[in-house]
Amino acid sequence: MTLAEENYLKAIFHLELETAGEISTNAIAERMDTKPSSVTDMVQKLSEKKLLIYKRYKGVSLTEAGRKVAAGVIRKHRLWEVFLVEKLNFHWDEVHEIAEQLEHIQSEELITRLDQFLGSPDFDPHGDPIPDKHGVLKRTEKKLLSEIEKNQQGICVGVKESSPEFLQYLDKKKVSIGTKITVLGKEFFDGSMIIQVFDDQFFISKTVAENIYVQTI
Amino acid sequence: MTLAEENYLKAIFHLELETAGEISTNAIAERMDTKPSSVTDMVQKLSEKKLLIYKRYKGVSLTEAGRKVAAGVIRKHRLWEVFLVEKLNFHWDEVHEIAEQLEHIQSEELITRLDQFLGSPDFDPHGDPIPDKHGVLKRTEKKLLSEIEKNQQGICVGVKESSPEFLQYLDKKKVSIGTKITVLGKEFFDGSMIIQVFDDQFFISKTVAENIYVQTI
DNA sequence: ACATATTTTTAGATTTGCCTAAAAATATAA
DNA sequence: TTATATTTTTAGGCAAATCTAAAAATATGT
Ligand SMILES: [Mn+2]
Ligand SMILES: [Mn+2]
Ligand SMILES: [Mn+2]
Ligand SMILES: [Mn+2]
Repeated sequence: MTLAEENYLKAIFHLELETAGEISTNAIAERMDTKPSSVTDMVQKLSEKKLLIYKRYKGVSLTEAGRKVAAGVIRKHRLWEVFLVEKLNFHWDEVHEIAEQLEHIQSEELITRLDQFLGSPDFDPHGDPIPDKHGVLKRTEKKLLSEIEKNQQGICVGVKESSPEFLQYLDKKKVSIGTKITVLGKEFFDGSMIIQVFDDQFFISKTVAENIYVQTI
Repeated sequence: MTLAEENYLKAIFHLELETAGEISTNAIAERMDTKPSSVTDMVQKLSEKKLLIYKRYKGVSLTEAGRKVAAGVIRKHRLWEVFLVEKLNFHWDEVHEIAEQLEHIQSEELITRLDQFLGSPDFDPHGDPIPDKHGVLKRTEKKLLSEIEKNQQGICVGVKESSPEFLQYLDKKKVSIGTKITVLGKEFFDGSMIIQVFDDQFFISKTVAENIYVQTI
């Protein structure tokens, strides 16, 4: 597997989780910040390697083999993110770029030992689940903060968007994984909310509420 | 810096330590397991980037900039080897291939923190010195076991060759970094030796003796 | 010194992954 | 349903890093 191939499989894997049905060339190109013609080239190659099913003009879907490769890369990415945060004291908004590189290091044994060293974590620093060694990704019950009603409470268990900018915003508001959030008010008109975090009460936009995952309590 | 460029600079750096004078195209090709014509292409590119001095038919020598890049890559390689052995419990004969990949991860901050996490080690698991953050490599006093005379003693401080095969041979003989070695006999004819390691006395060839570094005591 | 051997460079291809521009297929809308 | 817009593919090229084969420069031995 080359670096480029791994990145394509990973992107398609993520798109399949977010999207119903076949994944279009354009969607992949947008996600990967490249041109549709480049995507066509690559999916033809991956199709020959039996990592995905491709029908001209009809989009692609991963085969079991392709899904496994993708899950393996995501497993590595997330384990390295845990390492960077837990062991090297990086902040959660600093690790993604470095993990993008580390996820391509090839060594079964390395990942086995890294996983052990980290205590076989189930989630990465952004609350995303870590696939097991067979590529199985267990889904947990969680909803978006925007779906929570007034006077209900939730524990933050993850973020949908994990750009440094958004994560730094959450820091400023003292929201991190495990933080209790109480919805004090919800504006019907624009979906904005007043929430309480520890002793602070403040306003958040619908956009923010749609990017925080919670478990209701 | 691309991966290929970094590997060329690293190879030339090592060749300069081992060789007097200019480094030939052929020497680089042999070290890198590639063809001389490929080397010519690459050194022309690196020359344009001012990372080395190249004169047609005359060989190359690193500039200060090139030396710094090379030392940086070697620093990363050796720090990662320490990590793999000290933290992930890899054996010293298993880490080189993985470090060959990890040495190309780009992040100043990562190396700063990794170094800290490891307690700023001075040597890697094979006894090789780790360049500091400015690319300075301090040389320590050491000689080859083959240079030691009969009845003298030395502490193993490193290995010249560090292939898995050789390291596994040393393991079998219970020789590792820090091990005391006593030369009980030395054959003038072929340079072979009888040495004592802990309570064992055994024969070693000149080849073996020429690949173990010791400090006399 | 001169022929021969060796080293090094050049010329021309190849592979991977990407691009732009144009053509072909598909979707949408009057 | 036919024209228009959008999506997707094809055609042709480019840059990086490699290769083989041939030419050029340098080294060596008698
Ligand atoms: Mn990430
Ligand atoms: Mn993550
Ligand atoms: Mn090594
Ligand atoms: Mn080493």
